[in-house]
Amino acid sequence: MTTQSSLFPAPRHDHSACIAAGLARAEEICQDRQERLTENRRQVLELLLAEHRPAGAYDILERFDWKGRKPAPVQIYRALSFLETMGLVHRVASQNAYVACSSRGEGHGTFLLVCEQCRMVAEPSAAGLSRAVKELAGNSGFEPRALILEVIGRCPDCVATGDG
Amino acid sequence: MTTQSSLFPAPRHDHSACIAAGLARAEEICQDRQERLTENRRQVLELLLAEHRPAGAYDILERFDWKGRKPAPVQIYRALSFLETMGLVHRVASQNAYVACSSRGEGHGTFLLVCEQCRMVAEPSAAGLSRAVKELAGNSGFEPRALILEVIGRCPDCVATGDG
DNA sequence: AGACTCGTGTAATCTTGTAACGAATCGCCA
DNA sequence: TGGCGATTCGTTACAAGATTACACGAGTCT
Repeated sequence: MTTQSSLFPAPRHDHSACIAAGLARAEEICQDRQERLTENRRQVLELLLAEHRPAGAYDILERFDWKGRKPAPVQIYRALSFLETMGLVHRVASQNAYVACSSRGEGHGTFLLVCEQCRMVAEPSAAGLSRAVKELAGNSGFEPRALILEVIGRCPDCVATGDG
Repeated sequence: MTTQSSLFPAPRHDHSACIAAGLARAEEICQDRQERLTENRRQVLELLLAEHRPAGAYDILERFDWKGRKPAPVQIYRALSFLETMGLVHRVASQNAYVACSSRGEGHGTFLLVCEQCRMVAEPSAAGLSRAVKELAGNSGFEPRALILEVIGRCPDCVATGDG
């Protein structure tokens, strides 16, 4: 096996740093666009940032701590769709789930590597790929607007660890 | 604009030919693999072949004519998952829907062009692309197994026709 | 204050997808 | 041709995912 870019976070890395960075980025983006990162939205994002795995809306709902009570599903969906618009989370179409965006760069399409075993998600920088795909589509007269690209498989750690 | 390959079926083409061809192909594949194309499975496939648009499981259920009665959802799902295994239909992850496979060639990944306007679906031959994507993923140590690639946009006909 | 916009809270409902289990059917072989 | 094992079917019930509708409230312009 040759050199591998570190797309996937190390099995034990400093999550709190990820979360802090993600939240900081969110603040920044919202400020830029004159949008409000309300408590609801912030908490949903935080819950997603806490893992690098996709979580279903109802998973988020479960974990949501709102002065002891749980909010209704619709509140989660509202926050999710806001965050998606801001580019802070991605919908994982193949799993009806959502994952916090880990890529800082702009222009990354939604190109996700989804581990079947541990469900970890990475986002390769795919600006070039996305362009190529859109061109390919465009050659047919198709007018591409959005790209959903998900690769299902096993992440390096799972491959190394075992044979589930 | 330059020459366009005819990925999308002409607005008015001979559907019955598509259906016949699709069913014939299904018979063939099932025979090869020693699988049974039962009445259930056959009818689900036929309903999907009747359009080049994705249909939800419950849409199929609605149209399903089973001696005057309607079967339960689970029957549709069973047929769909069988057909998917045989490579005869694809799941359109972004829409929780299913579409009959129109590509005769082997080795096409799931690379779908989905029109937002008329919902027509085409499958570009993407063997090369699929390889490239998998390599890109593989460089990170990720072990790719399946690829979900969907481009959302507008098909040539919708682009020409108008501005929905 | 009054009008406007955006976000919140709540309830109800709809859509999509599975689990479980026994009955029916098919292919095979003695 | 009768029996056996493996699929497939039919049914019920339920879990999971997502949306609609509507009234309230907090901010912000004028």
